[in-house]
Amino acid sequence: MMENRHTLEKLFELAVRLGDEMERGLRERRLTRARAEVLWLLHRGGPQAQHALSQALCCTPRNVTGLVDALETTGFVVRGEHPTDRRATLVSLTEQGQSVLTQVDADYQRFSGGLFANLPDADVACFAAVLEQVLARLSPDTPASCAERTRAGA
Amino acid sequence: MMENRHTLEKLFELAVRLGDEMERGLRERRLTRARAEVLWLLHRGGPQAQHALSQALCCTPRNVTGLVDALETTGFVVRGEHPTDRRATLVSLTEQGQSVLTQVDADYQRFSGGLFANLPDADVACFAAVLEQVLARLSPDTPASCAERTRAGA
DNA sequence: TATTGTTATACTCTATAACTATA
DNA sequence: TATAGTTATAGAGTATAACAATA
Repeated sequence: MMENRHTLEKLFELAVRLGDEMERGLRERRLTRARAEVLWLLHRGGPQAQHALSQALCCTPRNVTGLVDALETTGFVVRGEHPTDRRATLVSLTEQGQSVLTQVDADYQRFSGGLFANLPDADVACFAAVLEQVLARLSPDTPASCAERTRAGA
Repeated sequence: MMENRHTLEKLFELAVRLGDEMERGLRERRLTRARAEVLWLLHRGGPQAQHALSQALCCTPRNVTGLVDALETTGFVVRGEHPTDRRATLVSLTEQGQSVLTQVDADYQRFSGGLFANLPDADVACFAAVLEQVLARLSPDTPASCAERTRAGA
């Protein structure tokens, strides 16, 4: 089907544009997409050890070290002692981290609200339904624990 | 609207999964997304100077130098003399480059065909329509010349 | 004087491997 | 023996700045 190919191309195009849009907002707040993902995980899961972040982000422990280093340097997170495991590091949001996340969240909320504004509800519902179907079709080979890295940092 | 936010998150999730899927195929053929984009441009536009690639990819000339270096090393493209401008380099696909592109194209065709298979035509049409609408809503601030980098390398 | 592509340098994300401290 | 996180090293993509050759 030629139309399917065209639709897939448009889907990629939209994804790239939306990603760029998100990234622009993050950059203003001195964040990157990968670092923002870490903040989201900490926001939703509370203080965590790095290995937990590593699993949620589907990346290597070494990668987490780098991201946490950067976030610590810029003041968004702090490393602390793990209460029960002295090997582990407990990563927590600072007040600044919490604050910037609140702003990013508001941006995201505003953006998603405007994106589908003025479109018929039925169309948006249909769009969302196809989205779910196609996603379900791809899901089997992707571990659920890696779901976090799909939000484009917001 | 909370649902809009959820839909946007799903959209990002789908984009990431599809991108990963595409990238897997590229990696098997010793290509990356960025390099595959260069091959597509050469396929569709014929032999070109690097500054043309730079504009189409929305990246710096330096970046193109790196990509073309890598593609030349791996045998997918060759640098040649520009017929009229001795400052410029003419980048062309090799036979190997042409061949791998044909394979990637076939992958993409097959993949896009399967993605929406068994879904009601009306739903797919509605999906595509919303896609276009949302894209049009974002388009103004993105230069048309940068459209190429949106195909996820395929 | 402007453009084309390069070298030099740097930053970000990512990965593997070897190692230390702890479990 | 296995796990948590580090250092060491590497590769990919991206960027700015300075520079050479050419227009």
